Amino acid sequence: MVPGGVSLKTVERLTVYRKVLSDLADKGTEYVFSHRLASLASVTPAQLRRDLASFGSFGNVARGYHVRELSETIGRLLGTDSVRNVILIGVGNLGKTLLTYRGFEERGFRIVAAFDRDSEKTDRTFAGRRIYRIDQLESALETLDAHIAILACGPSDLNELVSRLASAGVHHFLNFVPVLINRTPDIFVEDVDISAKLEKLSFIRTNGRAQDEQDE
Amino acid sequence: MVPGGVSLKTVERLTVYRKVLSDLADKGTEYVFSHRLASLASVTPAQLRRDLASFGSFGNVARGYHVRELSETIGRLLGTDSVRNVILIGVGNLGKTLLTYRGFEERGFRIVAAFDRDSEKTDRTFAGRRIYRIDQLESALETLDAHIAILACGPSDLNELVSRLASAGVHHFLNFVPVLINRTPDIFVEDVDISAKLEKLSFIRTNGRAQDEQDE
DNA sequence: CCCTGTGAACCCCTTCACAGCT
DNA sequence: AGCTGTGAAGGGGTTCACAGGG
Repeated sequence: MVPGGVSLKTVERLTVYRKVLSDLADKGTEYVFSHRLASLASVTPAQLRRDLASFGSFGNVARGYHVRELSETIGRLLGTDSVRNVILIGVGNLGKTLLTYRGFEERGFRIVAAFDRDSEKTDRTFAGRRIYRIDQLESALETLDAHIAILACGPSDLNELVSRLASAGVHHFLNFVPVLINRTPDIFVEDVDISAKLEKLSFIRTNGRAQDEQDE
Repeated sequence: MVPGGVSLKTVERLTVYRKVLSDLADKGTEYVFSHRLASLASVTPAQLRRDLASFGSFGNVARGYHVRELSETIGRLLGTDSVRNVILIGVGNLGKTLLTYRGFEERGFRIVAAFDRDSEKTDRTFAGRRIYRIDQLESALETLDAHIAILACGPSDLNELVSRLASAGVHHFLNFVPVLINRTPDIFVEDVDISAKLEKLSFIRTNGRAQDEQDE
């Protein structure tokens, strides 16, 4: 739960609704009913209505929900109505892939700088972004206005690095490194564990078919 | 829920326990109590015991859990005690990164082949794996014994492709493409939506600090 | 009529707390 | 004493079903 009284599960679904809505807007749809929106987002109509209602009343009984308006409202709730600056730690294969990924911009995120330990890679630019040495972290952050970091580096001393980032004002992490980060009250980590997801699929396959939910 | 009566949440945590256990085994630890194991996995001791107990009784009252034995048991449950073959769809930046990622092998997965639409990329090998043309899908799959696909291709006609894969015996998907796949009873999709996770972090940052859980 | 928003029921998952054992 | 495994309680999230309204 977040102070506003909204569960994180609702927030996760909000991101799905927003994507579906922006697709609908691209197709020129103006209004949509909860049935259709829910079906596109793979949830039940009741759940969709409840999720939205936890933020206020956006629906119109006669026409349903106004696509563009609702999309913008959700954008405001998620804080992606203006662009959010993000930094990248680690410019290996994965880091480079993330730097060239165009999907971030259209969802409101911009990688503004990257950092690496390896001095072979630093002090130059890649895909238009400056790559700093890791020891320039604090000084570079002063001018960057970035508060989310993507961790795509090696596993060694990761927790130490996270503490350093937290001290420098970065408290939110998208973590690709297969290391469990020590949870403290002032840091927020979203893990991306691809192998774990494969293991989950493998379990489902091994233990017969599950007819039901596919959460996330 | 899966037929065995085990919730998918439990399965997700199982993958964490297995990783922690294998790290402990590498350090030579022989036995571990639920307290320590739970702390390393960021769950409560009660939850850990309940999760394990839903598969049987593995603990020893005097010494706790036998690290190597439990790790192997979980591996069997997840179906990763023997290597699982996986295919990759799409050999762009992301696809290439995945092909060179060493983390899969040590968790029991092997990408055995890749497919791409672009004939510039096909009919050669990359990182030791053959890249097939997408229209060779059915014939190649006959000899591959692969039942999980990683989707890292472009978004166009993705649902059609998924149906084709399902017909060819691949029903489990790890999806990196920002497109919602139509859920049918015989396919199982795990989405990796990086932007969605960033949006979630952005929400947490925007709406004050949440002291509590960090699920996944 | 068929929509939205919502109290209330329901259900699943987590946590508590203790019996049984070493 | 301190551990595991588990019945029972508790809490959160989802679904039901309907009031209210165009």
